[in-house]
Amino acid sequence: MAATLKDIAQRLNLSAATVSMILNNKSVRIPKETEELVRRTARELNYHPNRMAVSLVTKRTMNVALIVPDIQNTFFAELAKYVGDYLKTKQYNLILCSTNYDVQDDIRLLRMLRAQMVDGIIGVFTGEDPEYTREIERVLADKIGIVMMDKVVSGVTTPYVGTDNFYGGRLAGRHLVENGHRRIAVITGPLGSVSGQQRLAGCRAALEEAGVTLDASMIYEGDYQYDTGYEAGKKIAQREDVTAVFACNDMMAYGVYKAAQEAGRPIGKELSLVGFDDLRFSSMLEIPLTSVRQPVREIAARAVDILLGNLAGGAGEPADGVGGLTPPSLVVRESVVRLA
Amino acid sequence: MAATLKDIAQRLNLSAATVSMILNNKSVRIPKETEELVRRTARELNYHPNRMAVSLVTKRTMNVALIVPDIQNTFFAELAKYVGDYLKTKQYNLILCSTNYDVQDDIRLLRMLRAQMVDGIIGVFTGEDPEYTREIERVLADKIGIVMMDKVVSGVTTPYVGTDNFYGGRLAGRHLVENGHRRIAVITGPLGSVSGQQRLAGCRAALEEAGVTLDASMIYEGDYQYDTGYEAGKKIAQREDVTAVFACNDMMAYGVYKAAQEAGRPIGKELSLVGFDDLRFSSMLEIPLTSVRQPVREIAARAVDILLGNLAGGAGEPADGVGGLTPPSLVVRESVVRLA
DNA sequence: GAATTGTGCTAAAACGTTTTAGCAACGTGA
DNA sequence: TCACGTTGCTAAAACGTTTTAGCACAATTC
Repeated sequence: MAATLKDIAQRLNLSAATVSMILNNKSVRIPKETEELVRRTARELNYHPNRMAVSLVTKRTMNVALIVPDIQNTFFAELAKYVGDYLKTKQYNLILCSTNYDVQDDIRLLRMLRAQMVDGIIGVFTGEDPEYTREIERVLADKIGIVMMDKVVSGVTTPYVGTDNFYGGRLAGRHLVENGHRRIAVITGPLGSVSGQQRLAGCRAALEEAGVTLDASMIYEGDYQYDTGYEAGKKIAQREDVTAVFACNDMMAYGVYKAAQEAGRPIGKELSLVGFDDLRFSSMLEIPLTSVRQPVREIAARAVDILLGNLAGGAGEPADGVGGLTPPSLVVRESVVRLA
Repeated sequence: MAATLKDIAQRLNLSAATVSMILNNKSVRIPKETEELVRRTARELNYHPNRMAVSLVTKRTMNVALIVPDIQNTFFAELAKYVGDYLKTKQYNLILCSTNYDVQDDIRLLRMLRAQMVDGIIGVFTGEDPEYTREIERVLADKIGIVMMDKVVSGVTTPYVGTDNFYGGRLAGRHLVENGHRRIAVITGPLGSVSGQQRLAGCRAALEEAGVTLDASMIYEGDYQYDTGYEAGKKIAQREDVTAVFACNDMMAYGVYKAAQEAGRPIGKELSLVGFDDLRFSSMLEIPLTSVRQPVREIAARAVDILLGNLAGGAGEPADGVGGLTPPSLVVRESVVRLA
């Protein structure tokens, strides 16, 4: 049904080659008249090049995949949006894949994406797993670029972009300290997650700068999802000594709100809380959440630039290890109470 | 770099045809030994068929595009997730496109997707525009299936799936009435939106069944976003006579929470509130929101089934006009107070 | 021993492009 | 008139598959 190059060529008694070159603005000696004619006919026939055929010969699909653990988490949704928008300006398409925080899913995806349907992959990978390394290396061997985002998988050297988590944690910690808090609990990301550890470390550093030590009993391991925030929140709310909580992401912070309220120590009144991500919802809460805002837009653009840059660079050796960390900022709202 | 059919064939002194047939389980007479050999070699060489080449000859890309107005709205994120998951079980990939509620973007997308890179499109289109009709018809002419979701664009006959909005509105209205409410305000979607009008109509019907009339002063027009909910909420909270609010989506309901609280008439204590969508976040609120739950998962599956069914059916004539409305359900939480 | 059937494969075309090498016709300068 | 350059195009290969038609040989039947 759809018109092909040949259709145009035939109609004008030209060869497909000529038409192709004209339509692709290749610099060849073609008189204006012919060119006009070809363009007009293409428009008339509603011609669109067949992407499959083009890709087959050019070896580029103009597709980029984004792998995120949970598209329902608005942080990743936002990320996806920016990545997609930015990609579009570069004529690339986004193939979005959500994995439900399942490492096996990541690997399965990697495997299937390798089947030459994307030029590059931007991955927010879920965990640490030896299989990652193998699979990622296979993908790289097939000349498909990878940029890791937000989280690092150790053991592979691919460019990485993300937030400066340590700095963000420090921001959170400092804010609490500055408001007079000394007994501060932290709900971390999963133990294996580098980002969570860094946020924790940053917070710890801030406390130490103020002469406060963060002892082990104050640290609760979460998994970045609501439920673990709620559970940790319940335990924390029972500890009379604790006055503030740093949740390593907003989703868990929401759980803390609920737990705190149920325990009769509401956030912003009795207990203080700082989150991380600054999700859209955080400002909508009855007591809006003070949170560390990730520069999502910048990170997205950066990831794309690096990925596409590598692709263009062709050579394929990844821009050595690190794409760079972007510093987050603190958005102060009403969830932290100032102690006398 | 990547191994091709020919590589396998050469290595085993077979023809590409043979290898292809074996790997695709075509029923041909091939002895077990050869088959085993081929499969083993394929695994060893880490063979993956080149999707572009396959698509070029089969005319199927195994990609489906989903167009949504705003991926940051968790309703659409959820939709995307389910569509993607379900598609994956059918070996299809999801290409996600978000348009920022921009009709021109929809049209641009339609145009670009037509370049044979997807087998079908599931679209939550933003508006009404004569250009839609033309563009959609062109897409259909190229044998690319379309299923419209959640919103209808009049004038084209493509299958449609969505929630039974009238029924949902009725559910909300009835719930309020059953809890003794008589003075009920409604915050609608944008005036032009069919879905919003239907939710309102359903609610009105429920009230009338109970002998309550919904007069014009009780109706506030919103746009499905937080801010208009908040604004309407502020006005409503000042009207002493009103005891309950039906917000036509959860996003706006969140605004009402805030407004109500600021006005000293908190939801679930003084004022009652019912939302629509049942976003993930609604159950996380301090006073969890009673909301009409859209059967997102079912809608997603349905859309995919219809799309793929049409594709398989080949003939291409769309399953006449309507794919069907799925009834929503009411999720009762704590935002509605029972009047004496 | 010829005819028939079955087995295990292959050749070749097709899909719709891009790209490289080069050809025919014409014009120009000497 | 010949050599040479320029102009406007084309032929053909290549990309990696799928698919159709059918071939060569072996085994079986009569």
